[in-house]
Amino acid sequence: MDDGLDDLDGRILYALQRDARHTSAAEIADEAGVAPSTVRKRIARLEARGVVRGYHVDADYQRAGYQLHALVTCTAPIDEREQLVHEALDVQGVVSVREVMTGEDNVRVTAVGTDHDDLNRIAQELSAVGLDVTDENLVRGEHVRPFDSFAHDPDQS
Amino acid sequence: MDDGLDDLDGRILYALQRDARHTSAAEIADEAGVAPSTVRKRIARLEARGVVRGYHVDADYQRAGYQLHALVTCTAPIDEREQLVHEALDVQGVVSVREVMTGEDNVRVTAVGTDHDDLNRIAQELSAVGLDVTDENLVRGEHVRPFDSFAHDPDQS
DNA sequence: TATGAAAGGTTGAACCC
DNA sequence: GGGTTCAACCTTTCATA
Repeated sequence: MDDGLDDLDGRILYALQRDARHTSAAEIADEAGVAPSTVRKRIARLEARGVVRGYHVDADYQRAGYQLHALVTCTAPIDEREQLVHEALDVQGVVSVREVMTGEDNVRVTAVGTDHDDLNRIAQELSAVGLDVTDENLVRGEHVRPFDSFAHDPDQS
Repeated sequence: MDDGLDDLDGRILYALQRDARHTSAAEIADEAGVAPSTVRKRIARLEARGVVRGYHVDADYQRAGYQLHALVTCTAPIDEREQLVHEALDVQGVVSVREVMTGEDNVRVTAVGTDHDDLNRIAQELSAVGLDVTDENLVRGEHVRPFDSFAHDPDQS
């Protein structure tokens, strides 16, 4: 499984990061000056290599009725961490889990809930799983940016 | 702009969270027992309301050659925060910025870089913007989960 | 690995209930 | 709100260099 992404791969990733649903292979191909089928094959390869793990909608949970977006900071013993992380993903309301390499707080959970009780439930379930919940913070706003280091110069072919 | 998502909206969001690129409106419509155009209209409405902010590829930065994925913890004065957050988004390598409501560390930045020097650059640029960088941690792995509280029961119409 | 062509599926828009 | 139709577009598959 050789890696090493070239310019075309970069352009594809950049385009898909901006809009993964409404960007067709043909559009990317036009900008890059290659055939649409070439772009499709590259996308398939990126998926097969695991560079592309999936495509997700970026939903505003606040507007979706889930008013509370929280960051839960946890600590897990290193030897159990991998297991605990997977169990944490099954807790209702959890949307992402990150394993942090350095520091005490080595697991960071993002979750959304309908109200404060719901967040309490999530924290309790994480504790029940075996994670030591050390802190919990509400998120006011989240801003995502398409990672554009892939694109060498978006406005030129 | 009235909110309140019904069952169909929930199904749509759930489907798009699982795979925003390869899930057609017709597929969702089949499962929900409505016409494809109804689903398309709902999607358009969710986008117009701002519930759906966009669709992004979930890329494994490690495999993409950006070996270092970091969480940068920052502090910003409340009255400047909004402005600083937007400037932080323009720093090369930054992929997301969260505004945290509670606690000292009220801005959490996620960034990816090619090497340690690159991460140092990012931290320096965030400082230059005016953010007080209080901590920086490397991420070993990130796991995202489709938020399934929308789906009442995926295997039944 | 990139390209081209035919078949089948998907989308968006206009129109009706 | 939801549904139908249709032209334009996209993707899939296969064959080709």
